[in-house]
Amino acid sequence: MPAMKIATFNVNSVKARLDAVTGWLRTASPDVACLQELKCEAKAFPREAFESLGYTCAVLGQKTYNGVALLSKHGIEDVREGLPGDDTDEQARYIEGTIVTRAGAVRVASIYAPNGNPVDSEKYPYKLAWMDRLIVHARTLLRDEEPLVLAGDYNIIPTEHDVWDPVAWKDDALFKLESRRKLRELVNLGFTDAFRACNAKPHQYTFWDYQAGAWSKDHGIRIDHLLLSPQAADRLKAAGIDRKLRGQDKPSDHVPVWCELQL
DNA sequence: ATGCCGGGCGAAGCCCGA
Repeated sequence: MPAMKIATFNVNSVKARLDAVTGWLRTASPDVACLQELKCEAKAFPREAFESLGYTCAVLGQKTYNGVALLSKHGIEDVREGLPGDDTDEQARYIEGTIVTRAGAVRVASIYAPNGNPVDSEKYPYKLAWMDRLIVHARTLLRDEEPLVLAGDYNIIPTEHDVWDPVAWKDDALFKLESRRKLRELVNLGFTDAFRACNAKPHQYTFWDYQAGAWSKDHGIRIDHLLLSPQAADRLKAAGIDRKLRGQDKPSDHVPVWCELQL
């Protein structure tokens, strides 16, 4: 029975991070990599660097900001670009496709949910409304009753065990109860947090700020998640965080999170 | 410490991220 490894990685500029990302792909060798914060248009995406490693790319790009991609060692079919529910939303934060293998198919989304800070700006209601749209769309996807992985940077800390200092973060858009309720509402549709299903240990982070020595002090937060539909969760074998990338030269402020499904 | 770093843009200094 073949395993499929699916990873998510907010790269914070795919051009600035090209060596880091290709190096990680060579060693971690995921079947599917969901990338976020490309910070480039689709036509400027360094497609050849990934194709030479055996990956097919589906890209929703945007100049300077946002940008998401799916890389796959298998074919990508039925690609959907953009999150439904608001035709006026220009931000490139969502791409979804079906990964087809001989052993079976998995629907995978690469998600870059809005940050939402500062909370007294229009960014916070945009974040909450975006999560509402994701919940509506996820409900539709679940009706297929097939393996589905919603992977990405959710910009939401699920619990107090996922942040180095819950008190310092309590009024932040990433940890406010209103934000956490949105993530919980999504999960409660029937999703499984792949990392948490495999790892009970608290304070396992996926992001450390570049500033204030956050990495050296382990002042991190867990905001990158792989949410599995019941049909995907039944096939979950392992999950983890590739923490060591944060200590390498010119790192992203996020690190990859991955899971393995037994198809 | 709602920006200390780091990236984009574009060629200095501002906008943005979490």
